[in-house]
Amino acid sequence: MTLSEEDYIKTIYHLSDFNSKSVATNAIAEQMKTKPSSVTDMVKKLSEKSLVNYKKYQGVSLSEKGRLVALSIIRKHRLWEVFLVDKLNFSWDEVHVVAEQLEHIKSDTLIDKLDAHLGYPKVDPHGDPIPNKDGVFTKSVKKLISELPVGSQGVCVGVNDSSAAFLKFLDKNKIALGDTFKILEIEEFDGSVTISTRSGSISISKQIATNLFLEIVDEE
Amino acid sequence: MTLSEEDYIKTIYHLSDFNSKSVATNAIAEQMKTKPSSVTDMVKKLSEKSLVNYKKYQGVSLSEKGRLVALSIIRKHRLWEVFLVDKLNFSWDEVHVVAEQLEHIKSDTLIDKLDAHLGYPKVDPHGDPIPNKDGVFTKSVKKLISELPVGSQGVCVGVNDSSAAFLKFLDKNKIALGDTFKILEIEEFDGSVTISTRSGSISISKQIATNLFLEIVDEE
DNA sequence: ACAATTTTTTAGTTTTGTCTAAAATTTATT
DNA sequence: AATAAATTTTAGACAAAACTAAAAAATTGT
Repeated sequence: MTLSEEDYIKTIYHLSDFNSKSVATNAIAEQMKTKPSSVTDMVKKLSEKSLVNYKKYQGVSLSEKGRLVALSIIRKHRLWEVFLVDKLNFSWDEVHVVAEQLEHIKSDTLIDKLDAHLGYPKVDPHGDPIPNKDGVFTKSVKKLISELPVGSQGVCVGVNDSSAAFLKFLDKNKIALGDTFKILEIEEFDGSVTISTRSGSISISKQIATNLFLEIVDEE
Repeated sequence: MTLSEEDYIKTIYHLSDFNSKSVATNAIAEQMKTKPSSVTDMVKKLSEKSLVNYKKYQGVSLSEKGRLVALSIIRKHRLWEVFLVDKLNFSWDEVHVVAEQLEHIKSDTLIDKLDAHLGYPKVDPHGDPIPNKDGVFTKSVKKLISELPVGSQGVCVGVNDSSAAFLKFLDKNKIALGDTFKILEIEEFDGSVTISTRSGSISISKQIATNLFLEIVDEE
């Protein structure tokens, strides 16, 4: 597989909503910052290799073979992201560009050993699940803390309110994107939530809880 | 710089004996398993970018700019080799192919952080020196243990005698390629040498000492 | 239903890096 | 020094992956 082919497969996978839904030529072109005609050419090539199902004017979908290729690239991407953050102290938001290059390195042994070195992580620094060698992975959902039951655990991936005041509050309480939180207790009386962080547990008001998104990985 | 350009620069550097000596078109073609005509084409391109000095029929040499590019690729290659051996438990002889891919990843930050993570190593697992960010590096020489004075230190990189009996002896004494040894004492009487290894110090006969090569890095 | 618009494909080029075959230059031999 | 041999370059072509412009098919609006 060439680098370019891998990028197409990955894009088709993402646009098809992690599914085998049919994707439009134009959508691929826009996503990859290329022209629709280039997409048609490549899609024909991928179809020859039976990585995608393609009928003229009807869009493309990944074949099972293509889906497995996509998952193997995503596995590599996410493992490298964990490496960059956990081992090299990259910050949460710097890793994507570098991982986009590293994901194309071809060596099964390398990925196996990297996985072991990282302690077989289940999710990447953004909270997204890491597929295993066979392409099996747990789906994840993005939910507000206020929508979650006691015991849930996830990675903080976003805010609803991005006012300076709110961000200041997060900073003061050592809450940062990429941190993992667990919901310990929900107070019936005022809806405040106690969550555990790396630096101990804190209580946040209902208002805060309705402004913080966690990425939750379903249990297997 | 494209992947292919980087490979040419690296090959020219190696063929010019880590120097700026002029290299023949045919030699490059043979090394890169390509045709002389392809080499001529690429060399013209590198000359346009003033990475090499080139005059028709007179061979190529790296310019100062080209030499720095070569050293930066070698730096990356060797740092990744250290990573693969020290952190991922690759064996000494498996790392080259993977490092050939990793050396092309483009990110200065990545290499800085990798260097720090590895503890700023001076040599790779083969005993070859790692250039610093500015392309400065210590030259290394390959010598028999019997040729070295007390106090020398180096990485075991080869054997003279590859008989089964000799290899068995090495195995029994836990001497492996890639290990670092220091010469502690040389016995005047019989020329036997005491060396320190990871698992303690051992004494080896003169005969053994004339069959083991160490890669020695000059002191700065 | 049919014209207008949008989407997708085709046809013909371009660029990068390679190749083959032939020409030019250098090196070696006698 | 002249010719043979080896090396290197040129010229022309090709495959991959992109592009532009134009044609074809599908979708939308009335």
